[in-house]
Amino acid sequence: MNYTERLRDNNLKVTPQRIAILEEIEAAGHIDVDKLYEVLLITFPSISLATVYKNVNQMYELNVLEVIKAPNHKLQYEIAKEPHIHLACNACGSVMDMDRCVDELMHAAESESGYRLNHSTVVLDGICPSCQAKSA
Amino acid sequence: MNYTERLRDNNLKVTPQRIAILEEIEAAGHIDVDKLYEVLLITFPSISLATVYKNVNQMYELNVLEVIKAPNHKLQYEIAKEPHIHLACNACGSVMDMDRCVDELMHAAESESGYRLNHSTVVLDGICPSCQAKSA
DNA sequence: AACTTAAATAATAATTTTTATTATTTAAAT
DNA sequence: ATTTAAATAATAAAAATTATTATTTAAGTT
Repeated sequence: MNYTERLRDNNLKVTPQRIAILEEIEAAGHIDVDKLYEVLLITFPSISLATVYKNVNQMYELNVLEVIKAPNHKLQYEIAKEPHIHLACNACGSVMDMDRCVDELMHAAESESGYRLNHSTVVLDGICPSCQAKSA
Repeated sequence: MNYTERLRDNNLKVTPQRIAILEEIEAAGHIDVDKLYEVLLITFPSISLATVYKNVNQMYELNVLEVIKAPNHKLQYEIAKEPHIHLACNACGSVMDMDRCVDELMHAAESESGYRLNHSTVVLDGICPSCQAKSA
């Protein structure tokens, strides 16, 4: 994944802050704004929270980032990739990806509804295997 | 839909405010907290915004309400019913339900991941038929 | 390599959204 | 009717988000 290129493609200037934002989101997999701000502060002690919000929203609008709302969680951001499914654990709060195609679903929905769809958000939630083990 | 019963089943006292909250959400289909507060003010000029938040969150925890996060929209609440799919229009902001089963998807996800799933949030977004017509 | 310019950042401040606190009121059981 | 636990209204407080503006910087141009 080349962040520089990705930013250029979207007519965003390549700044160290933006590179770091993308790197941290990639490293975390899924992360919310304040946690992202926290880790960015380590390398950029003077970074502003407003900068984080502004960039995250901007990249979201440009489809560089995706947002997921899981029950009882804050909004989580991730690097945009192929449409896929999110599994969220209501016990530990973790979110994992499942690389399963949702195209059939979208196509079926399009033909039934007349909508022209271009985007999907699928979050399935319950208890993850490791939390199941703990409570057993 | 009997709201009195639904509240009793969840050990919530049946208050006029709660009935009204459920009625307004049902009437709207999907609504966010501040819009809900606005309409409630008409019949309850002294209702508190905190009351609306408290009840909505409470009912959400008890699975009486569902919440949906569509791109570029605030959190939308609806009366909980069978798991189904939400279609959101990015032009006019409307949200509609599609009564299509997501059980197969959940079962497939369960067996592939080991999660024990009990809940789904599916939002597909794009342009609705009437907005397509407008821009044509 | 210096120059220019539009855009990004930091530092606030302001706004909006959400939650907590407490006195008063009310649903519902006795 | 009386009692009691819970709900509400009215704040206040906290948390999350957005706006404003002076300063800095990326990146194109000479």
